[in-house]
Amino acid sequence: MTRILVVEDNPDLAYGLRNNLEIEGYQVEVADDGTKGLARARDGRPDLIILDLMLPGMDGFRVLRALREAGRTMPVLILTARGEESDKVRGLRLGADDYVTKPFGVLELLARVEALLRRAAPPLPGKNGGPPPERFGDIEVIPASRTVLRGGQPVPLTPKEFDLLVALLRRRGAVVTRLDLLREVWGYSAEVLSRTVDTHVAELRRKLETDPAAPRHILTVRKSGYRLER
Amino acid sequence: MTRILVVEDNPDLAYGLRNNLEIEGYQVEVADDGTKGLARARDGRPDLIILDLMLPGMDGFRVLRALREAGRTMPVLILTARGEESDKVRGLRLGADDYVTKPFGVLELLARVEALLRRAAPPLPGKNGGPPPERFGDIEVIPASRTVLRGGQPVPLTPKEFDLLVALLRRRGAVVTRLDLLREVWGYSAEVLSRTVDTHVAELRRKLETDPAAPRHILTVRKSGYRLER
DNA sequence: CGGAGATTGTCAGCAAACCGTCAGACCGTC
DNA sequence: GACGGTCTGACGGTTTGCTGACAATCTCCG
Repeated sequence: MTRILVVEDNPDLAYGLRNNLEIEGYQVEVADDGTKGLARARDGRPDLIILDLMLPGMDGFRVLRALREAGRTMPVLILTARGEESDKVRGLRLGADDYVTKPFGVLELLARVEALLRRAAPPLPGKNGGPPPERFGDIEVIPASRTVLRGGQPVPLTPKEFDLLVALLRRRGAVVTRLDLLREVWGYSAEVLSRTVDTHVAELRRKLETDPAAPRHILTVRKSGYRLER
Repeated sequence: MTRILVVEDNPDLAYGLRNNLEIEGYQVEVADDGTKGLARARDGRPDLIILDLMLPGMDGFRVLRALREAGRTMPVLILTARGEESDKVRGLRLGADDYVTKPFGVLELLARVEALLRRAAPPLPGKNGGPPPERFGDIEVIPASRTVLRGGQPVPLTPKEFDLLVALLRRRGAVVTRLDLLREVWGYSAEVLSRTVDTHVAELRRKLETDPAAPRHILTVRKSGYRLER
């Protein structure tokens, strides 16, 4: 079981991360300040750490430095509101492995987590190329190359469209609310409202459905959200 | 299985080296100070040693000298922050086989490791010419000689361009982020930012694509990175 | 059955993000 | 000092995303 430590003081964000990571099959622990985070990272030796920079008490930079000085080498993904270049360089120099700025989509974060773990994992028997392609109808979705094939032919999707499709695909068969989609694709603390999600769903249908007016895969669930069926 | 000993006290760097070497199929051991490094080199008899000069306790020069005095002849690749000529000469005099200064690209290091091992390996009858040439479109990439042919004609690439091409080639079909490319080609603690990667990609396209404005092999994946297709 | 209100679909225009390109600076080498 | 290689910042074109208004559709209830 892969263990991930989330060092994040914002309870909503921590909660959301925990949920999504657990859905992906990771074992998650949360620390809500820098000191606790450092202690758990040192003693618990998680496989990966998601580290907020802005923390009460001991900030993320100091946690990271102390961790590296303690000889811990697990990958660290830095999370921050500030997207400033200097911070980025500083973080990466201190030995962070990746850097994500808020607002970020859960899917993006999950993809990065997976990439880091894959790189850190010892080359076990049988090579692993990340998540396998998913299929529904005559559609094939290949996450590694961010490609979608329809009847074998590539379909050009914009980044948002692709992320949205993956978000629906992750919970294929279940209803995904607009709020969920906003969180996963658009990111926490994102303030997009109005018809944004619907517009992108419409675009997906136009590109993927045989008859966009009578969709067979990307279905509307009135008063709730959307649902993707095979 | 080829075994490599990494003597490096910086945990991040050691971690990165281990990963990349293991991905290449080497068996890697790490020692984090000079004394341990010497012991393991003497007793473990690895096939190759990557040796940092700046080490706690016993520095790299002394490790190297002690090792050679003990009659060990495996290739040693010296790794250091300082690129000073005097150090270089001194290291090579002491019996180092190659010398790499930080920051360095992973690909460069891997190439040097491979070169050293090939040179050190007895010319056995078995097939072995390093990695085989890779092809896509009418392009042929021959890592052994760092040569690229287009329609049978050699294409002059600069070192960075070649490394970039190889980095893309290593994950052909998958999206490679700019950050990944920076890490692999430009090296750890890389401070290159802004449009650097893009510029080199553009140059590659100009040299390899039939229509650089509408590339067929080196594709842009918006918001993500680049992808190489056959 | 029909209509009002709620909900979702559609569209086009605007603003921002993103990438390609370029010229120039820098640096080491010949 | 010329030269090739590399990096950077600025600029501009293009794509993408967001929004709000309006149309279409559905649900519920009279």
